[in-house]
Amino acid sequence: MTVSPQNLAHDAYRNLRDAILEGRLPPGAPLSRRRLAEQFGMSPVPVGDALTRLEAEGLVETRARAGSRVRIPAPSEIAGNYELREALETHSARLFAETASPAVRERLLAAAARLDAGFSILDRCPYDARRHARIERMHVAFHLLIARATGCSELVTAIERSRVLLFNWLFMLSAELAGLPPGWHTELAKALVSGKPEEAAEAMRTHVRYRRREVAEKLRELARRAAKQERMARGPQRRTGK
Amino acid sequence: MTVSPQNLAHDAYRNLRDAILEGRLPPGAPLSRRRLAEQFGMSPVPVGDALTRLEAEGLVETRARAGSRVRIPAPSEIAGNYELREALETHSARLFAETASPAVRERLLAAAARLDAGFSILDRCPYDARRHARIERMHVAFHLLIARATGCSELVTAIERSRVLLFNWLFMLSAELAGLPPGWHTELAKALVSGKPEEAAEAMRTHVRYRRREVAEKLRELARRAAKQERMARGPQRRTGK
DNA sequence: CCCTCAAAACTGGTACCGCAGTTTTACGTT
DNA sequence: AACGTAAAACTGCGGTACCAGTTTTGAGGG
Repeated sequence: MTVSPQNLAHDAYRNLRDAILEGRLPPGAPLSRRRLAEQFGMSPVPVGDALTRLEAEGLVETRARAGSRVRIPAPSEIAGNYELREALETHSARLFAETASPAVRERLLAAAARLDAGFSILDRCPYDARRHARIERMHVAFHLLIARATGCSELVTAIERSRVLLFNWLFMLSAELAGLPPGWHTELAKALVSGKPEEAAEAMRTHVRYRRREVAEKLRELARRAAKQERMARGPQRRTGK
Repeated sequence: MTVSPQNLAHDAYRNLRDAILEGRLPPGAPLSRRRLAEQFGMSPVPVGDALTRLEAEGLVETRARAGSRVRIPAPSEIAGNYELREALETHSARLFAETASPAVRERLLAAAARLDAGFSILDRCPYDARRHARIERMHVAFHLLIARATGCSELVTAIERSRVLLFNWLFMLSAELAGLPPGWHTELAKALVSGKPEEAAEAMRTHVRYRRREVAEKLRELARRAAKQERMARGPQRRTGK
């Protein structure tokens, strides 16, 4: 689809969003309207519009007359977002178990198998950002396949939004998160396809919480390291900047 | 709160949002940047910024160079939003039952009693928009009290947002919705306070679904009436088919 | 060498203006 | 009166300029 140039603000929005989600603009990265405008070949106005939108979505934060930047979340916010995900995805799983057609159930099993294969490859090879991003897209697609099968588009977008935030915020951790148990998604898919709604929801709850615990540990570790670096950097350094 | 005049765009945002939520700008109402700018005593720029934000939140829709208006949702969107509410509030209830302190549990029971008293008054008196709005605020406060007790602010804002949309969209129906069973919220509160997490979640599910069914019926009725009116108005019209 | 503080270099916020679409109006034809 | 159509009115979009803050810089005093 080369169809989409609705307007400049929309282009800027998409560009910035993609850049943030791909980690090219990590949390804390400065977002100067004028600089971005020059880079995109437009005036600062549509860039500002895009930033307003991204701010409403929680990806960007702006301090009046002191600059915008990619939002840096507190660890508690990440935990809260996992809580949100648990609420949304368990409900999604419940609806899936209640209403999904046989064809969709088949597709879910197939997608789970592919996804698990991808994760196992990820496990055996050294870290590669490109490959990692590709698998992560598969992962998102897997969960959205469940959500879409419920026929409730509001649920889909809510899950997507919550995932977007988590993925962006966890980009820094993604390289060092441990692998998943073999057959992790296949097991989930089986519960969704063949189980009762209650069982499907509980399987999804377990699924979401597994990663959550791991992420929480990593975040604590990261906070410790950051504190230590802060202490060390107090002494000698002067920031010369880009 | 007369405290927060951060900037003009923020003022415009608050003004418009309040006007929409109070029904002064009903779904479909035109929102001209220039007209609103004059009304607010500012230039069209901050108004546009406010509209961008409201659009991101789903309250406003904009057709390029053809005007913005308060968003008119399809019935399916309202149904989808109830699905979202079910996901969020059942989880909220579950967390409440797991973690709420005794003091908060007491407060919830008290709030439920007050709320039920309010609804019973609403039932016995003729419709009054002001009184109705006051009770509705109490209702929102009751549900947010549950959410806040979970300690997860992300859950609170998600519920708030979902409620905002529903309340706005259902404003047209609110006058003619039937009353609730006596002790409706007290019963829910009891389940949350004394029940197991599973029971709390199920009680909330029943609670959300009850109103949902009623609203769905009203919406079907409304759609029938709208279709009839449309047929009658078809005569002198032409089809340009954008 | 470190600290102080004012000036310079940036920042987002807003006004004003013109552009290119869309919608409404109004007029001329049948 | 009913239709088609052209013009007028109005719309959101975007560019440029300016303002009032914030942050960074850099020179001078200790």
